[in-house]
Formats: sequence, structure tokens, C-alpha cells
Amino acid sequence: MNEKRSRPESVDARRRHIVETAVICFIEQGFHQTGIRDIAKRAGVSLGNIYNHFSGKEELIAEIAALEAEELSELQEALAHAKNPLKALETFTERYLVICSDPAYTALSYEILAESARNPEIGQGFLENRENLLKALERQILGARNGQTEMPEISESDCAEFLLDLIEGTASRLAFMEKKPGRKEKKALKAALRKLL
Amino acid sequence: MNEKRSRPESVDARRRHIVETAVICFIEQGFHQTGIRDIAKRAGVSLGNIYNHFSGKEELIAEIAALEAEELSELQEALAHAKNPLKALETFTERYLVICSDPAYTALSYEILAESARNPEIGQGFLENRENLLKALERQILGARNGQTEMPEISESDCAEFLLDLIEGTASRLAFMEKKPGRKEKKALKAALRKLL
DNA sequence: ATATGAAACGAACGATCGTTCGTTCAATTT
DNA sequence: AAATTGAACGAACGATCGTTCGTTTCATAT
Repeated sequence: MNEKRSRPESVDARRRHIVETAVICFIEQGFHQTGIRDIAKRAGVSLGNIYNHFSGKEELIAEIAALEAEELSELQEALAHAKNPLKALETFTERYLVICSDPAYTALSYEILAESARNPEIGQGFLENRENLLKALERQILGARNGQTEMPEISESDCAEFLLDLIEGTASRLAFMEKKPGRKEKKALKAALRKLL
Repeated sequence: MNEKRSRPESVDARRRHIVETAVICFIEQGFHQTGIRDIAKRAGVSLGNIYNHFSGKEELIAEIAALEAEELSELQEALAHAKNPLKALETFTERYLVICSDPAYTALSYEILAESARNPEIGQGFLENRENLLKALERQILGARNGQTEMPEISESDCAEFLLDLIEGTASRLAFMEKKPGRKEKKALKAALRKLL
């Protein structure tokens, strides 16, 4: 069966398959070094058919950016509705570290960020989500500092940015060495978090 | 004078001029989106002449990477020979922040890092210099902790990486908003440094 | 003055790029 | 059974890519 022209179970499935293949290509070769032909060949799809599903190369990276944004949005939701501030910050740290240290995530983030520097509409949702994430972090940091008497040296917003910097930096190093986050990294990050509070 | 074909004062000067123009182009459009013709046109140089000075596009980015590495190397030298550890760490923080928050530096670092992920020999010197920088930081952190009695929660190497993460993260945000580092950013970073020690 | 070679030039090459488009064909509707 | 639909196809387009190369120009050495 399916000798020459196989039809997918659904159009959505094929669409998804193309996007997933594009992700692999973009990770391996980068956005601008990946040709539509590369994606088509690897996906087992004709060149022209890609254009039946996507308006062009831009829409592919935009779709991927949207998927990443969605993943972050879930994390932000969980953080916003947490009760215990310190606990919430710690579990966020662990979860965000795991997500970021996926080499695919790191590589794609670089590509998307680099692209959004010159093509703002692609990075917009990405940055919007990040702002929301920061807002949620600030609220929990404020909560965690509730017991403190003295004036904090680092503002809540700086503290939130710093936390993301540390997690993302750690994740980049792990991704670069192709290692998964272990107890050691999580412990160091949580120690740093407590010190920054 | 110099109606049609101007000769530079020296070959080195022209070489440098081409590299500097390439830097501008790579920052504005990215490495892979910049054509040799773009560089030639902007530098006021013929297309073919670029190849009289450089073996090709790769040599251009390699030369730029080497220049960046040199800048970091100077910083590391100063850090390694400092006497007062805490003071040394603080002035390093300020200087490194200034260097990193140059939009040119940020953009190029992304380009070089992205390129080195797929072309190891380009990023090698870059990473080597970073290792040396980390080693120098660790030594000064150890020195700064000399008076402490209790066991530190964060190892010297983690602390060094974290410091770089914070500076680079702050610098990226500044570069993105096209702002220069002010007293506020330096103060926040130095506060974070003290807390991490 | 003449010869030499480095520096500058730009047309041209083959390859590849993103995209278009006319066609084929399998599934669905009539 | 016939007509309709739209997914799949791949040749072809114009543009641009990195690079090559034969030629011109000009400072310097002879």
C-alpha cells in the first residue's frame, strides 16, 4: 500500500509532521542555512507541497516560535497560581531548568531570538510571554520576602531577571555539553535563589 | 586625487577596513544573511578584491572572532594580577558589563556562538578564553571568601559562572533596549555578587 | 624609461535559494 | 458512474549566493 502518493490520516497530522521536521533541520543547521528542499526531503514530502500547507519559510519559524511560547505560558500559569512563594520559586526553577536545558530548546531559542532581532513580529509573542513570566516571578519574590524586615538590596524585578539569567545560563552550559540537569545543578540554583532573595 | 582606484596607505589598513565593515554588516543582517557583495559595496571595495585579502567568508568571521577573543584576554589578564579580590571582582563586573552591553558585542557573540555550535574551530579560541576567565574569577572568589568561616553553599566555579550569567544577561537586556549600563545596573550586579559570595 | 608584481576590478560561473505554477491523482460528493 | 475537490508533485523561474579569473591600474624596483 501507499506506493507512490500516500495521504496522511489528516491534514493536521501532515502539517504537524512538516513543522516537526523543520524543527529538526533548524536545530541541526540553523534557520537560514536550512532550505525548504531540506525540510521537504527529510519529511518525505514534495517541495511544492510545503507551500500547500505554509505560506512560506517565515510561517514555519513563526509556528515554531508560537509552540515554544505556549510551553512557557503553561509554566507561568502554574507559577501565578501557587500558594507557597518560596516553594513555588523553587519548583519553577527546577521545571524551567529542565525545559531550557533541552538542546533543542536552547538552539531554537537562539535562532528565534536572532531572527526576532531583525523581524520583530516573530519575537513579539515570545517577549510578551517573558514579560508575563517576570511579572509572576516578581509577585512570588515579593511574597517570599514578606518576613524580611530590612530593605532588600535587589529589587523584585531585578531579582526575577537575575533568576532567569542564572537558569538560562546554567541550561545553556548543560545543553552545550549535552548533559541533563542533575541534582547538583538544581541545588546550586536553589542556593543562589535563596541568597538573592 | 584618488579619482577612480584609490590605494590605501597600507595593505593592513585596507584589510582592517574590510573586517570592520564586515562586522557592521554581520551585526545588522547576521552572518549568513550577509553577502560578500554587501561587504564589498559598503566598504567601497570591489567584490573580487575581498578575495585578494581574505581566503573567503569563513576567514572573515574567524578574524572577527579572534578580535573579540583578544578583548576578553586583556580583561582576564587584569583580573588575574589584581591584589584586592573583592575590589577586583567589582571592577571586573563593571568593565565586563560595559564591554558586553555594546550592541555590537552582543549581536556578534550570538553569531559567533551559533556558528561555533556547527563549526567548532571557530568557537574554540572563544571558549578557551572563557575558561581562562573563569579560572581567574574562581581564584579571586576564593580570595574574597578568605575571611569566611562557614562552608560556602555555592562552589567557586559555580559562583564564577553565575557571575558571568548575571553580567551577560543584564548586558543582553541593555543591548536589546539600546541602552548603556548606568549606575543602577552596576549597583544591582555588585549587590548580587556580594550575596553570591 | 621599462619591467615587475601587487592591488583592484567586475563579468561570469555553477550552485542553490525561496517561490510559483500547471499538472496529476486519490478521495469525496453528486 | 461522473464530477468536483484539493493534496501532492516537481520542473522551472528569477534572484542571489560564494567564488574564480582574466584584465587593468599603479607604485616600486631596475
